Amino acid sequence: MDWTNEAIERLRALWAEGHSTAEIGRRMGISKNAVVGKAHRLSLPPRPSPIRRETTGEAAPRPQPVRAPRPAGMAPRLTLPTVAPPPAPVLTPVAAPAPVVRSFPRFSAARACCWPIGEPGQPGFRFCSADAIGGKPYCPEHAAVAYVKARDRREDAA
DNA sequence: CCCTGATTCGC
DNA sequence: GCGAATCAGG
Repeated sequence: MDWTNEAIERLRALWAEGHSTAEIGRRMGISKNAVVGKAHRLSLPPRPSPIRRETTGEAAPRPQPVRAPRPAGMAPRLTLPTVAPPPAPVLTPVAAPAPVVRSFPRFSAARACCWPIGEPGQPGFRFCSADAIGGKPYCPEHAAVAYVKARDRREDAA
């Protein structure tokens, strides 16, 4: 590859536009290695790399998969698909203790609404237990509030 | 197996 | 300086 000023500029432009190295390579008719190599040499702003490579073949001291304590206020897991967390503090984002499903009677009421009522751990806490519908874990009323679009709860991370 | 980007190293 | 080979994660 003849790295003329034009070529370099083009590389810079495409790189800045956020194309993948392979894509840039395709557009310029060179390999992605050439692209990434040159980009690296030019000290172009690195993309978020999918990996973390060992700097040298030297000691990779990572035998301890230490679980860094997540900053307070940061949601831990919330892998719920489109389900909005119920109002009850059962799904408190910070601690995320045993989810609602636990401690719910698995027999006798296979389709009872498991919407939490009251404060977990406090006397009187119970689940709705009305008839759940459509394979959902909630009764119609609670399903209505549980399965909300869940589009909010974003952009607060920044 | 496809993708990604990063680093290495012979040229 | 160059970039294929290789690595390493998704």
